[in-house]
Amino acid sequence: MRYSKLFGKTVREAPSDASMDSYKLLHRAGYIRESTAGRFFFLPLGIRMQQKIIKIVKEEMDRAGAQEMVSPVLHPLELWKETNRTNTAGFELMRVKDRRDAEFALGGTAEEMFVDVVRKFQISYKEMPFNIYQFSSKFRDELRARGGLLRVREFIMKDAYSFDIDEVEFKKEYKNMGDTYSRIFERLGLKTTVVESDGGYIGGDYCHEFVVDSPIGETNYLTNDDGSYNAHEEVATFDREDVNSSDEMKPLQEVDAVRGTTMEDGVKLHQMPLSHQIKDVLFVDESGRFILAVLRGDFDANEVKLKHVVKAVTLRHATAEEIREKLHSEPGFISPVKIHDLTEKGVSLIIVADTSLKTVKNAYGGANKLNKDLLNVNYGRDYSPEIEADIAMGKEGCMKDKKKLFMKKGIEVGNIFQLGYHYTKLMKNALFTDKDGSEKPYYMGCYGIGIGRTLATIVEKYHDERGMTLPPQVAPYTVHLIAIGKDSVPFERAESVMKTLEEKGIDVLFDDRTDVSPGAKFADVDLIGSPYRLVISPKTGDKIEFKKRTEKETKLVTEEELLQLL
RNA sequence: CGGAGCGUAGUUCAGAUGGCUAGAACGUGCGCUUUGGGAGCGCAAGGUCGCGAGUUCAAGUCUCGCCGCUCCGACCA
Repeated sequence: MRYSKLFGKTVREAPSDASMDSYKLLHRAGYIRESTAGRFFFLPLGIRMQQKIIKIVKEEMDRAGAQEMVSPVLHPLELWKETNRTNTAGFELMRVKDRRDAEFALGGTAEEMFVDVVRKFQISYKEMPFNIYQFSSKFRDELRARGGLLRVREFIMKDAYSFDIDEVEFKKEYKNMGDTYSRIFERLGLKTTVVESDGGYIGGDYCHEFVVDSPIGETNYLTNDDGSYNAHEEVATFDREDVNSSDEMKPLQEVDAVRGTTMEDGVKLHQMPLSHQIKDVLFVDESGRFILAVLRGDFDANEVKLKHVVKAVTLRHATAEEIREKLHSEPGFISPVKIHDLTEKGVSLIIVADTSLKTVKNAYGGANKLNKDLLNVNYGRDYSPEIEADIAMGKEGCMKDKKKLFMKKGIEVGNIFQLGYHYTKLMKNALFTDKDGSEKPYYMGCYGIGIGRTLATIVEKYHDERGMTLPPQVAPYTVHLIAIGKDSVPFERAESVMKTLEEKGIDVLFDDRTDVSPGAKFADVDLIGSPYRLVISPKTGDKIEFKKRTEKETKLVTEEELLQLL
């Protein structure tokens, strides 16, 4: 490829609002351009890199026994209604109508579509298991796109769906996919950690994320020194170390407490540690039910765990008006003690207590009245929750199995989900015929990789101050060749070297511009980030200068030596 | 959806208190010069100042509405 003909030029300046290195470099090097927020053009360099990533993903998926196909991007809305995901999908479904008023969802994920295509066939246990996948555009109406390609509203995803006869068989495939993912990311040059996580609106009981450690990532997970435990902060479990559970219970006491409404205000006023305070967070679910989450003061409520415990689809914080009018309590002074007696008749309220409360005696906290607090509050004696469960958010420094947990940040580049019978029981006729002639639902899993996000993550990991430093397997062009000189001789030689390399199947980007200074060409090589740089100039004589992007040294080689090196 | 801010040339930006015939740099085109780390000189093209109302003798500048975008949060993989 001649640079002079390449669509998409390098530019000096990044968009003023770009903050992430990957976005700045991909823009400057002419890989991508933003259309509207969160929607991108992939220019020739960008699409070549994307295709190289796709090729590796495809090779490994095929090797793992999965089969590529493709589904329509417009999903009949009927299907989403069948699984009730028109209501429960965590992202706002983008909908379109055709001229006959038929309704469609723009696919954000495709479980229903794949179940639908499978049930068009009469499948016997003999044909199972199978795993089908696609590369296709996904649409998510993100409230806030950010970080260039890291969080977008439209992107290419590889999504795979496995169909097994039962859980035992499924677990083999789940492991197969996990291993496949590890191999894919390794081939792409990314070091991933497999992190336990929550499936959210996908459904199912368990899932894992593949996370690349990065300070700009949005995934927070807890890990320990030896890496034997890795879990998203939302699902991480951990010990509640004892505070003073062997202390004698003292009598409950109500005191004046003129203070602000924060936890800190309580600590200051009573001169007692946060761990002795009771934290009360009031939520409302989709049916209008109130849920009072109660925790030891030094823990935060974990909405994901809480949702599972109370089987709620969505949770929101209660408003100050609701706290006063429905519960007859006071924001900042809520207490589980006797709150049921105060609550307005007909209002449904359940108390969920975190297990940490059992570790503390004689705690303090609000009294459901403005500027009044209770001292010596004791779990079991002064209040009893409807549910006792783990509803706390993991945090840096807590312990699990005698090992300290640390918080790490990373970018989620892929995930694997157990779906079980979630979809095949909600959708009619998603059945195969088993050995004994009976019809049974499929046991499913699904597996996703965000291609654009993976691309951006590779750039985050492989760059220096001058530009990208891409590994050969993903670089748009393996070799970046430049010719320097007044006359046409170096250009003609470079032309012939390019042809030779291309005949050997090596991608070459040849900077054939005659009206640009050498400095500008060198700067572009570094920016575009091809792994190998070749220079032909009057100084190189009948040889070719060879340099790796990541190294300083150059050497002069013959054409034959060059082919050896590549 | 809550809070803050921005929208002027392809890009990055300047245009304080209304006086604009709207500028600079980079980039682009042409000419000369130059060829090992983003060279120099000259000329030129390029703008409905996001859109729409309003105030005013006069609006890029002030007011209102809308649209778009960014950041923080909420939400989300």
